[in-house]
Amino acid sequence: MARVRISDVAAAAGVSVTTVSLVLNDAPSRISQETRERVRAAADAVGYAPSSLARGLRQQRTNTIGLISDQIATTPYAGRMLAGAQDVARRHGQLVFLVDTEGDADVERAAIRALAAQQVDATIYASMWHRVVRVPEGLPRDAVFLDCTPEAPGFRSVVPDDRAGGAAAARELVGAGHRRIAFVNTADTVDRPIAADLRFEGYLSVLAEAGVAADPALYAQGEVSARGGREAVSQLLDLPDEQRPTAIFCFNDRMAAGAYMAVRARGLRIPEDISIIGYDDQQLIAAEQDPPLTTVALPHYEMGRWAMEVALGIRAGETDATHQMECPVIRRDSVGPPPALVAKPSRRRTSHTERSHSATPER
Amino acid sequence: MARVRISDVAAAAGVSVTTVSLVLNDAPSRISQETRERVRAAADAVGYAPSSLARGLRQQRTNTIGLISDQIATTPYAGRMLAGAQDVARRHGQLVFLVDTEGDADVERAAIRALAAQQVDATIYASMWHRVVRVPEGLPRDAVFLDCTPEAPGFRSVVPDDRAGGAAAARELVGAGHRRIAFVNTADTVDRPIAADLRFEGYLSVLAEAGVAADPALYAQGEVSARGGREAVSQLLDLPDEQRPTAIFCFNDRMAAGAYMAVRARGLRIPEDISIIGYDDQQLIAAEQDPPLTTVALPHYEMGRWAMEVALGIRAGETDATHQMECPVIRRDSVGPPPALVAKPSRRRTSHTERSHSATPER
DNA sequence: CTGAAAGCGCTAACAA
DNA sequence: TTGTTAGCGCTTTCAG
Repeated sequence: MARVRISDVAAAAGVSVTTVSLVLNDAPSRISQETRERVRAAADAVGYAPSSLARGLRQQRTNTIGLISDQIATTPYAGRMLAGAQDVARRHGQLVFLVDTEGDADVERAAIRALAAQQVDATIYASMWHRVVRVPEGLPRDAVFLDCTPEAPGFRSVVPDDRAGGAAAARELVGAGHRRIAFVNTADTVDRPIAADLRFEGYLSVLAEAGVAADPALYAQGEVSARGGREAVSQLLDLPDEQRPTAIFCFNDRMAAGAYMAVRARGLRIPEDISIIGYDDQQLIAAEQDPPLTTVALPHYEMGRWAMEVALGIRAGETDATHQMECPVIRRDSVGPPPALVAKPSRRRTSHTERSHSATPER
Repeated sequence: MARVRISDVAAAAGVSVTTVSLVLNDAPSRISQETRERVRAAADAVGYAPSSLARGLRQQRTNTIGLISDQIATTPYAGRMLAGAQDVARRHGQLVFLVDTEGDADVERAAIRALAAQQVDATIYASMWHRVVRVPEGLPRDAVFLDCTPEAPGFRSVVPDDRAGGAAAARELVGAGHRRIAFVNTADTVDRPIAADLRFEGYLSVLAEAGVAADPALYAQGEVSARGGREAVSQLLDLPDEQRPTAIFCFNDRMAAGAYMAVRARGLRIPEDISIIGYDDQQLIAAEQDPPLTTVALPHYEMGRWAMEVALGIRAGETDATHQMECPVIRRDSVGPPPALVAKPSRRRTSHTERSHSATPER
């Protein structure tokens, strides 16, 4: 069966198409109440659904947003960004085109062209982790960058405030009384997450604030994984007692999970013997550790919302070029006061080699 | 500046719009090579980009697919489904509208209407976990269900073959020599994942095949989380030695992570003392356990691909109503042969209450 | 208070 | 081998 058009409604209601259009769009006009009702009834009766295509063509406005992302949900929590963006789009009657480029420049170019061809009203360019991105050629000037900062100036963007987040994490530890606070960073050098340096800076600033000198021995690096975290923390725990950290700030939750392993392998307890704080608040990791991991949350949902809101022209005022979003500390059970200095339990092993199943009691 | 239209190209090239259309669409026609080149050059010169809107309106075909999902990336790995779908769409020049309904029926209705108004060429209805869904009113008859089975018949759908997956997991354990194999299931009753029963059935069938009687004492339940898994497994480990399982099949990786905790708390080793197998292959959990968890993968990416392929009319032949997709076993290091029956190390505690920091050696 | 008609940008039938 | 023209379904001036 053929599509039912506005003219069918008009015929059914015994009016012109103009009238139907006016009525159904609630356009300001002097159409009688009686006619309005007749039109609406007719529309219902024939099952009329206006064509967005025709309307878009006519109005040159499609109520459609393009969202280009480099990697969809490679990082699991990043789906929250989509959800945030999706959410406000929906509430404003917008539909979103999602294009995943897999980081391929050709695909990206094609995507930009395709979205332009669709005459999307706005474009969002999202990265699945906070970094600096090259501005793809052809991207509309009013595109909004989500979870990344464009190399070129003049674009609007929203990113997590990783510096403040790093500071908040460190403050959490300092506030609990710690002085020997280690920082376990990612060792990534290529395509390095700028979050790495920002979080470290935040950490340093808080140490300075608190008047504690940063001890280079308390800085370790590893690959971003539980293994990497375990190895890095293991080294830290090899330090002589008086230098050993009483708290460790890990670049992210995956590394923190590795920290747990290393700590457990020594027979130390969290947080009694050592406090751990992570970053990212990955539900599947942080909340499920034993004890649950205190960490800093990345405001993915909120960033997604923000990006869509500026893309849609809500939030017109506060359009500073780049918006930093707060990363709140999520308090769980892995941070406590440092062990009393008097009792120096030296339960830890001296061996450098960890066995995998080291939870097994020593004998 | 106004949009450049096909007529602009025609004027620039000194030909008619028909010619331009024919050339740029590579339509079979007898246009001279010379003209073709002139047209293409002109198109480039004026920076022409055809309007998908106008074309869609004219052809009644939009090259656009609607993808409705209940919860976007609440379950992290589910993003892989989107990636799969996205991927084949892109390769076929299709753009996808993603709408997330958050499980709200009103939103769903609105989404269906909006997609119809956009005249999408096909619709995919995705659930973020395998279950039976009510068919939303107004959904096109040719919609494809992704990771869910519609209540009503007559629709095409793709789901993981959880029964075979459960069997594969059990077979992995039986093959390693185990006979006392526990099954730790989800205790969910509302909106119960049908995977729960299917995996259990697969497990039972393999036990039967192998001639081992299913021991009701080796069935445990818990909430789907590390905690739930830990509690359930903890009970299992309380069984008398001769009844205690030598291997445990957990409903999913999260529960398996809990199993690790419970096992460690007893001072037992994986896989030397007890083998564990999970389900889902959640990277952040399975691959990062110590030792890495052997598990069964959910073929999310492949299901996404499949759904999009049937939606696009590729795979016309094999359109059985519901397609089951294989769940392959991912071998890592948590499965080994059962401990030799002669040496019965009874290291485990007898207390029922586990302390959180039980990795600490007993003293 | 309501209707006629132009036109958004394109494709496809038909003409030349 | 190429051009003319109708029309996809809608909104929106402009007339009545």
